[in-house]
Amino acid sequence: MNLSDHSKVRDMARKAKHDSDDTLQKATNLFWKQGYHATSLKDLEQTLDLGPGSIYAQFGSKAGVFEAALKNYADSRQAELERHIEKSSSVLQGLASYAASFRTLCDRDAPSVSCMMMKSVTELHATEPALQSVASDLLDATEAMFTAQFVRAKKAGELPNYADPHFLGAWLQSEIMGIRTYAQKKDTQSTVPKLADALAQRVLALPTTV
Amino acid sequence: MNLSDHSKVRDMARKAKHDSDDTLQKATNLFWKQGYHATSLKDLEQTLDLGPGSIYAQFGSKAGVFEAALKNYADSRQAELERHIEKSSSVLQGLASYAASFRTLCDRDAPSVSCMMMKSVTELHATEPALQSVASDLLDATEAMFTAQFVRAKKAGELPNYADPHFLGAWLQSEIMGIRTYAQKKDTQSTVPKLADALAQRVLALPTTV
DNA sequence: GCTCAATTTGAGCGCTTGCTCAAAAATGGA
DNA sequence: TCCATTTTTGAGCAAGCGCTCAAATTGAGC
Repeated sequence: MNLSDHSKVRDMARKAKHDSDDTLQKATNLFWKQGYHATSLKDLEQTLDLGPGSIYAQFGSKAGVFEAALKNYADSRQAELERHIEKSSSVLQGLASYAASFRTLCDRDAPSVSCMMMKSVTELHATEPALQSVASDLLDATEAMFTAQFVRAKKAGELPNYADPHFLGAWLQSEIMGIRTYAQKKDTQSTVPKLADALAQRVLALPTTV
Repeated sequence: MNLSDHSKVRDMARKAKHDSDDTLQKATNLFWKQGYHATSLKDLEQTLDLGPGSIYAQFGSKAGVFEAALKNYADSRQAELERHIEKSSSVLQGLASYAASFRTLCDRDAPSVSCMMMKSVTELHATEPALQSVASDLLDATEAMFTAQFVRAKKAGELPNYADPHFLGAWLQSEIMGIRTYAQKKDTQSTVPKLADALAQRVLALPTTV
């Protein structure tokens, strides 16, 4: 059983021109940058270098591409958080390191300074409830990862007994959302690092201020 | 000189069918709810009860309607902040009262739980730079109001000398953005009030923690 | 080299988009 | 009453939308 075989394919008649991971990543970056409504199928065709037929064969609809892209995005974000946790000696230090990583938000050349899940949950609230729900669930999964870390911190004695991991998870997610939205304004390169540092400091100070 | 006369009109030949303040408010609510790209001119025609010709005579373009709506929205938000400041005995208490007002974010039946300026600055970043810039400037004006209040608080001795009003203004705006974005997720009615309370507490604690 | 299923292609469908403009309707002032 | 002026109307344009599907293209297995 190969890691990357397409198990349903019995006779490989023609291998896909485009690696499908690469296609999904391109779609993710485009939707992340432009949002759902501002991205047309023509945009997708050009970016993915694929005809409309191929796109519909793979994803079924524009909404289908978007949903796959959202999940792909959420996966990489969760992997990123795990990296910060793993390389840190204590739980709170891992979370603080993650918070501090938003110092560089304005310098990165990512498709958007904001988070794709955040953007989607806001953009699609009134017009695309099904997709909005997917984005909301993925954000909840991310919040659950924060919460799980605060539970670990409590068990490790890094936080007092009365600390509420669920509240802290929600709080941390809200703080990060705030910084990322603030960073969408013009000329925030000098302020955003200060906000990220302040957040990292507050995470480290939780043992005495929670 | 009447407060509400249209000074350029010499001979009033036919009075506008629709009060133009009401029209603008309807447009604001629609764009606030749905965003720029998801709102079509047909939507506007139906909501404003106006033909396309009337809309173009008043606003020039869809972008023109949106810009007017944004400015109208920013005006009411700033008036709201001023109300909280005026009715409070101290500056920090006014800001804390404003922060605490987001407790009820999920209960209100506003067009969106999020802020129209925030939504716009995020949605339009890649696709409509001119409108994004307008939204960014309006957010900066709001931040400047926060900063001005922190300056007042310093002068009134509510904050220590080393407090940085510019940072605090940015920080408060970022905090509010975080709560409002978090509130866009499903089922956050129980958490949002806690986040708003915690923010209000932190504002009141600034004298000793800044 | 042929077979044949998987994949790609792209013309084009019905519909919607943002927008225009000439004609109609409305009303204060003469 | 009728003029002058403004506002409303709405048919309709060119372009773009999401999407379909029959035909062409590809390449691994025989």
